[in-house]
Amino acid sequence: MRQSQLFTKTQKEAPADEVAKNAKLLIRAGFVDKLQAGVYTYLPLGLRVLKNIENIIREEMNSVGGQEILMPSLQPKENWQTTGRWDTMDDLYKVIDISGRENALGPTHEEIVVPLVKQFISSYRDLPFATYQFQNKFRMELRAKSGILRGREFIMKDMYSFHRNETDMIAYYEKMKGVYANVFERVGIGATTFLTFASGGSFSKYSHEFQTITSAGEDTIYICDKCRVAVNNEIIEDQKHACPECGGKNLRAETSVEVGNIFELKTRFSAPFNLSYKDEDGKDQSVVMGCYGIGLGRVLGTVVEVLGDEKGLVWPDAISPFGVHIVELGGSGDDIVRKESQKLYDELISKGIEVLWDDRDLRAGEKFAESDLIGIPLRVVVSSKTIASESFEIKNRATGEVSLVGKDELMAMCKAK
RNA sequence: CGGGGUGUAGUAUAUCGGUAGUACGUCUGCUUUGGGAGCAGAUAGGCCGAGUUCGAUUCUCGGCACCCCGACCA
Repeated sequence: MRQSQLFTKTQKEAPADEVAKNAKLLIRAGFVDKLQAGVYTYLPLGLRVLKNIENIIREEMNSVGGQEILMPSLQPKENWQTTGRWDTMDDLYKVIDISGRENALGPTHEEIVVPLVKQFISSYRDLPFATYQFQNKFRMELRAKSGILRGREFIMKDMYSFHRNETDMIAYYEKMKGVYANVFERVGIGATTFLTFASGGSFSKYSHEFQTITSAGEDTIYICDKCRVAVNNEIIEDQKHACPECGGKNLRAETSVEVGNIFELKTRFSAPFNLSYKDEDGKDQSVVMGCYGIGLGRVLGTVVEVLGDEKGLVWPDAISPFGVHIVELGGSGDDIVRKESQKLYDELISKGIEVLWDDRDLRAGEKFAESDLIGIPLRVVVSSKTIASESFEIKNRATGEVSLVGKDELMAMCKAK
């Protein structure tokens, strides 16, 4: 995309009242816009990142047989009364229409997915399976905070799995641990993300969270470096914390943010909706469920918190809004710089690489500063100097390393996603 | 929801009980062209409501919004 066509602009300064690094940088760089506390618009650059994260998650969910659907946000009160959560869930948004009918704006979708799949499950032969969606969730957080890390409306991937018994559910649940680890590895926060033992609520000993170390987080976890797992502070009793895997006591405390979680629902939701199947003996059995969530915006914000630096955003290749940022210096009309830029742009595009081309008539300093702020992994400068030397100047955003390379070398460095 | 802080132009800010100033942005012209450049001109502002006052952006009260701490967060 030609940057001159991009309708958003960067800002030199962050809004005075923002403290969170993710909010400051994402707003300055024009990736998001805040409509109200905890409610954000994703602008073209930000949406590209969000969609890249979404696609990685989609691939991983599909890899374990997840079938994608899309359920509504507007959900009838009756479904929520069936599980009792119409009254017990404090952060439920409730809306009333002109006829007096009440609905919830979905904060999660157990109340919808269970009656949905009930239509299709009758025999043990129909199990197991898993279905998921990417959907806006609404939660009336009393205090939205930390930029996009804790919002009132946010996009979440929620998957639900359905099984004949606990053994089967647990086997799938265990598989999901690996799948989740893949997701966080691929989006670029694998090194600082830990499988964490957390509260299981009233119907399971533990749930598991994926916690990423960052001072912007609001949780405290105790990490066992030997096992690469952690324990959430919420389940530590009497200051006694030991690694649930090896029993080791040598844990280190870190502040972290929960980027995903997996939960054994068992029959918590199948029971109230009478979700059952007939086993081989023709007897009715309750369907056993698991659920698995990842907040996309929170993942995006966490990447910014972990990787962003004093100059701006720093995107990993896998989720960057563009693969390459061409910065043309001094080009205009049909001069040589513009022509060379166009040529490079066309070649990269034809290789399937996504390119942002800064074709604007601005001074070098401004373009460099903005390029650093936007944070595309590879910057390529095209100027009269580089043309004279028959090379391109490349800069690695993450390391700051600058070098001159020939066309072939440059093309070899750029790979399509 | 409890506590604290802050509300001035698109952004960041200054001053002041009596004409609201600066920088960036934006627009016009010229210059400049490898790290948010310069000159000249232009554009645009006091969160809302009530009160005190001759006069309120400023003081008082109420509301609202945003940020922070806490509580909450299947």
